[in-house]
Amino acid sequence: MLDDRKLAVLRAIVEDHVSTNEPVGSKALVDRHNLGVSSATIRNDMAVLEDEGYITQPHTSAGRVPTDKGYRLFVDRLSTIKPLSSAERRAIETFLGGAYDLDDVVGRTVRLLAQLTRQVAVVQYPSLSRSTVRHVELVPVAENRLLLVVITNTGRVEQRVIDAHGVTAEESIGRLRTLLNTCLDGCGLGDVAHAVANLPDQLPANERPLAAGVLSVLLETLVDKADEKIVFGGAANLAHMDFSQGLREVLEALEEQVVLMRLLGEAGDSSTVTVRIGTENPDAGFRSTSVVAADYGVGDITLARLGVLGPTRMDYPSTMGAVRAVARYVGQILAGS
Amino acid sequence: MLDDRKLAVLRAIVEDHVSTNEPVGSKALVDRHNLGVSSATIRNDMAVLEDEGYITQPHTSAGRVPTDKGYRLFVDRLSTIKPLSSAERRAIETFLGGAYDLDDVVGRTVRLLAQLTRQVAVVQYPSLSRSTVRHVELVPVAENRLLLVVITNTGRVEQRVIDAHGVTAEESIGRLRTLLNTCLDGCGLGDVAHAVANLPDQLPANERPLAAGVLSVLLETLVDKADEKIVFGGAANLAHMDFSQGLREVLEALEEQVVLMRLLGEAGDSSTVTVRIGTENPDAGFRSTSVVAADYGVGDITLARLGVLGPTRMDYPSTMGAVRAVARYVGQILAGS
DNA sequence: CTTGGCACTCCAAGGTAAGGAGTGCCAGTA
DNA sequence: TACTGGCACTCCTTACCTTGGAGTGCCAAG
Repeated sequence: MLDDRKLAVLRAIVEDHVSTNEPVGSKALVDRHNLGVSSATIRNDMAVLEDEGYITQPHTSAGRVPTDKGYRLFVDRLSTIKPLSSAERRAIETFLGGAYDLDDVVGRTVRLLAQLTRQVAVVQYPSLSRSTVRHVELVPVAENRLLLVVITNTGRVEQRVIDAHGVTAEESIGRLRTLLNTCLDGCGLGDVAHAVANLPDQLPANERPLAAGVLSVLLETLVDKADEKIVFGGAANLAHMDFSQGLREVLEALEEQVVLMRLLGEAGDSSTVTVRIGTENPDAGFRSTSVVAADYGVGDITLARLGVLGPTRMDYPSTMGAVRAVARYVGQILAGS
Repeated sequence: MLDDRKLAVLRAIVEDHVSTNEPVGSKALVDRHNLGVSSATIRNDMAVLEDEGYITQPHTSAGRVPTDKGYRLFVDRLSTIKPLSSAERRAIETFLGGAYDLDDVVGRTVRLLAQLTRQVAVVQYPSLSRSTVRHVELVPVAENRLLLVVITNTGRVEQRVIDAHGVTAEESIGRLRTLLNTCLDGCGLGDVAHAVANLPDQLPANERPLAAGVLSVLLETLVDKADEKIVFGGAANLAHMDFSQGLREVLEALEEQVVLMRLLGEAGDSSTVTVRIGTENPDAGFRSTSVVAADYGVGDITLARLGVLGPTRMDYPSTMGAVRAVARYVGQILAGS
């Protein structure tokens, strides 16, 4: 159906439209790319491409613009991921290398991705469900209140205030703390419920209400927040994307954790870069944006995802390169700390 | 210079302009407010107000718009803070009441303020320099790495990865942990440097490098991050404010912690609501925005600030009411946890 | 000091015209 | 069969002009 030249034409249309942000016509096309044929021939090809749904014209007698289907074909078959320049690689390395805790790593990653791609960056915190418990701490913070702190192997720290159920003796708290740590050390967070199942039995009766309270909060925290933590940055870049409608809607959606999660998509089917184009996105409101995302992790273990949100009209090869590179470096950084 | 009627005219102009977002003319003024005089008289008053610099006209033969100076006079002398409705109060209470840790309190506060005022909300985390140490934890997280966690009385948790300097014996780490906690428990964060000054002397010589390393990171963390943590929300509300120029600039600035800090201003001269109008702001780029801010804290102790950013053309009485109310409730919530 | 009247200014909105980029189609050619 | 040049046509974009209306400043009179 589509011979090589037609594919070349589609590629040229995508590239030109991305760089000029205007519908591209047959004449401009032959001028800028040496296709070896005349504009009339190109016009015929374009008519076919339009029939097949890869391009469209905003109005009669205007140039053509790629459709979502056209971008999809471009990404799948007509382009390759563009590696970053070595200067960019060095920049990433030094910038991320300076981080000193998980919040800092994530914060820097967001800014880095946003700056590198000039788009909106989204980074998910390492998923709790794939982490293991490193340490549990129980600290009295006020009359009748305890602070429960869970530290994971990825450096993530979860905290929560708990009612002390009247048990305030340092000794009791210490006992519970020790018990928690023996039960949970190195335990996968998905297995916590199982690991602590009969923990209260090992305590004196009067301390069991406290233990039960702590455990219920613990489980609740791990379930509630399992994948919830996610941040974005580079919203300023939304301004220079010309959103025909609803910059407001996009900004609103970005502030909803749930929407962000859905946007990044499920942690990867494969270890490569994922692209979701326009209407392929689950949420209405993102119908005119694309998401380029990738998993990151240490070694074989996938920890979470990160990605970039931009207009469908984006430079996919470069964006995919940046996302892939940053995902790799983040993994390295996390492995090293 | 300005008699009562001229002040009433200024007040009317501000109110009308805020609600209509258009220059207000003498005729519209006498129609909507019963000032008891004719439009010609109002015109004379307006001419005087313009000479004095309280109002201005976008172009000859258009209505008048308040200047920064005009808004300033309005805020200082022509309006009173408008209390929230009891429904709004209840909403705040239930919404903030559901929070379970400090991150959650701050997050909810930001969303609440943004929604209540339909503007951009900014909330600073409780200042470290005014907090006291509740607990220090030292946990091995990897070969040769320690995680230092500091928990303050306001529920804030700071964490940082540290090089273990070759000392990995659980016993040594335990000793250092205990020592840190005895030295620092209840200690104001400003006094930490003093409190730990001769701590290494109480340890065996071979553990002193570790102690020194931990202490330097500890001090660095407390100094670096002392007042740094600050978040904003409700950026979507920027969309419906008509920014003549530079929505991009504003968004960029909002993502810079330092700028946000400067924007909120110094923690309060007085315990009331502060208003910074247009050019009164230190940063260029915020020349057409106003900031309404207030301190919050528990009891007499000011912990930090929160506030709202919007166009100079804003409903000051309501905004000030919302900011004041939220600041008070946040204080109460923090006191209770 | 206030008021009605009046001439003037200038923006905003709507309509028209010119220019131009791009298309589809067709007949001719290799 | 595939490609090409030519041509008429479409329709957006931009600029320009016109008109209507809101608002002002000034003045003379109450």
